[in-house]
Amino acid sequence: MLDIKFIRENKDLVAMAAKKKLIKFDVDELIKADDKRREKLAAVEAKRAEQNAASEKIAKVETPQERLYMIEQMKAVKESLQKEEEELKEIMKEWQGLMVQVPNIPDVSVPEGEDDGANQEIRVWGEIPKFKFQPKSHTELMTALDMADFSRGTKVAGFRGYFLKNDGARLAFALWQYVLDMYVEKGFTPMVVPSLVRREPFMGTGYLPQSEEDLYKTQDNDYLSGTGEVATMGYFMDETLEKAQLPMKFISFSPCFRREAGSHGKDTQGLMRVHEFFKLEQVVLCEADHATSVVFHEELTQNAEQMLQNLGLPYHVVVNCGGDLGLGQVKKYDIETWVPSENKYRETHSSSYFHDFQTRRLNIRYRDADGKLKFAHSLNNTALASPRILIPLIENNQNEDGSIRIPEPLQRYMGGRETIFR
RNA sequence: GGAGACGUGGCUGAGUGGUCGAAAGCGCCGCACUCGAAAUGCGGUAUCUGGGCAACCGGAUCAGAGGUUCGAAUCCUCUCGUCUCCGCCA
Repeated sequence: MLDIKFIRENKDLVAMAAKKKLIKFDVDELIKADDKRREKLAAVEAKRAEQNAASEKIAKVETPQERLYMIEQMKAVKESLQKEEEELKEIMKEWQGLMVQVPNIPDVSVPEGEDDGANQEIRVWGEIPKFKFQPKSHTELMTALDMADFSRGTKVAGFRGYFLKNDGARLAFALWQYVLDMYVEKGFTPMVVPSLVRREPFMGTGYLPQSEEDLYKTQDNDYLSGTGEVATMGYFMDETLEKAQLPMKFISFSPCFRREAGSHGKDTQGLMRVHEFFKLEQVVLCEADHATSVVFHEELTQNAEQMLQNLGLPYHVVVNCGGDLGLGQVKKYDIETWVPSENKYRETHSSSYFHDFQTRRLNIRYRDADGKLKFAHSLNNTALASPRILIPLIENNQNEDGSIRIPEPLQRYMGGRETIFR
């Protein structure tokens, strides 16, 4: 959400933002609704002032006759006030409905473009492995080594279901442990956060109302979160922080659930796109300053890159184009890791910053040095999404005989072994 | 799942229909006293919002949403949350 004052003063900027993000949004409609809101609010407040003044008088009046007379008079005022309040309520509803659709302004450095095809590569790391044999897919490799079971996965859990077994399961735990350790060392606060989350944090983070169809909903009207970001941001909802507490960095672990409603035909095999997975997510709250946000954005991206480098996985970083940005994102980098069986990079991390878009919706403020309350800035990036990360990890480290080299940092979590083989 | 109690400012806690944005205490800030500190005394200490250069004036907020009333922290309904007892349970 943006400040309505800001929107009024920068309506061209907001219109451009919507255009760049390919989001259908009519600023003029909002301004009109806001004009109506302001006018009605002023009228209602004037009436309330009248009523308050009269009530005060009634309380002081001595004679019962006078009292009854004044009460009789106020009944008329009350009636017209109620009518106006009713109208105001309607106007507010329309206004709020529009306000939650206002896109955040993308950074000038965000390239124009419709979809991920227009994302621009900004960095490449690592050598793409040249196999002297036809590299196998992670599905083949893992099935052959009994690290995963996809047919029983679908038998039990339905479409996109999977089991991790044996070294597949161990490798997942090794990665969680390794990555958690790495972030704790960097000063991140580790958390295990809820996935079953109420509506408000989803509204606050910007997943609702826009992406309702991508979320699982329970019979109690809670939702299953697709990322630990939702609960982690919700943690400080409606709270006022001290400036000295900032920045705060969290590494949040949670199961993640995604309906993948809009991607039925895509990645139907294997671990690429599953309904249920686990994620360690980096979340940062920092002071309300663009330059600070930018510094942390680079830092969060760097953290993820460092992990990939330590594991020896080739990747590149792309800056996402306007059309590939979410409603609240100012700028986003995707890190895509090399997947040999597809002969291309696939997204494993997504790093973005929001300025105060989320914190305004969530009402997360802090007291600045001058005593003023400000909405904090928020950022997040994947630290590790598992099992998706197993795809590049396994495929890039495969040997001709179908065995898998275990990257050095993970070996201590895998019983000191260097290789997974039959 | 059943029965009951409760939700007030940074904290403790008073307030059961009108002068209550809210007593008192604690905390915090300023001033006085002091060489300094403690103690003491005096004063100040919520947020959002509309108008105004400002002083200031108006509106809203006592978990949240509705309702009754000329008037609600106070009465009624629902929701959320906390606590106690019983039941169930990894």
